[in-house]
Amino acid sequence: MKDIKHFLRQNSLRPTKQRVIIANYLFDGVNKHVTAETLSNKLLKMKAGISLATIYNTLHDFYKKGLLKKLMINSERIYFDTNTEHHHHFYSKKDQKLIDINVDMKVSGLPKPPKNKKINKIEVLVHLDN
Amino acid sequence: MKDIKHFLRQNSLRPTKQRVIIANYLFDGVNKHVTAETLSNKLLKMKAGISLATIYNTLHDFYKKGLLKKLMINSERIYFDTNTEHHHHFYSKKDQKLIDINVDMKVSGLPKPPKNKKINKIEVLVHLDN
DNA sequence: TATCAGTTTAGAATCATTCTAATGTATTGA
DNA sequence: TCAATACATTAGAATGATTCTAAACTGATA
Repeated sequence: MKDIKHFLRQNSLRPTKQRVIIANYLFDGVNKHVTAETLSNKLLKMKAGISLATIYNTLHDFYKKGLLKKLMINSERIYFDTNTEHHHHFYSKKDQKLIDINVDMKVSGLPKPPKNKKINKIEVLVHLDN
Repeated sequence: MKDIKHFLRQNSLRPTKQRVIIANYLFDGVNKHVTAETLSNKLLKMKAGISLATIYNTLHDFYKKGLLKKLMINSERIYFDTNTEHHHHFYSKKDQKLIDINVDMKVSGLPKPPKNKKINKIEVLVHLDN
């Protein structure tokens, strides 16, 4: 609680009631993949009474501070990942669930990027069937 | 023209005027990445007079028949790829452009998929910076 | 060529997300 | 401690890509 406020201040985020609640949930030590919707459901269960607009704002504030990673998995919604280390994912469309791949994976045979372009990051998404 | 009609029929698609125009453009031998929007712009320039609804319908009809691949690059729009072979991409967010990577790439160090799950496909997306 | 299932279309509906602008609150410095 | 103010929250409207609806149209078949 105290730590979370400190953590938010460290990241130039005013520790408002809403941000503290959301940060407490997101950064509890267990990596999570959330969408605005799944986070909203979680907060509803907690009876946190935080508006959807604030949920969107907060996710983006955290993202802008580098506390969350944005994942583009499908065009239905935006996923945020509390694991900001470089890593990859399994994705089950059926379960709408992501699983981290933290193991060292290597991509070999990568061609040179086009002229004047630099590689920013490589994302591997392993789609699961069932 | 004749070939395209035949091609559409082969894929159980009635060769309507609109589908013939769109298929002629998409399957002209040059692989393309299109969104409903970019395709619409192209067709407007051709003065094809095809409604947006038909563009969406046609892209999905082609997709359902396996003539197009769907790419989930970002949550702003859906990309369709005329290259249906397994391959990967460079993506420049700045240019909103995709470039095929047809070279044989290998991903090593992939962990086992979770219990009862099977790997469907592996997608590598190489984000470009500038 | 008439029939009809499959298509096209304009415009409405949907749905995730963003915006607006009014209200509320954490911070600050006196 | 408190007032001022810069930053946050919020409900509800707006946005924008996509999907739906249902009426008009057309390719295929007999």
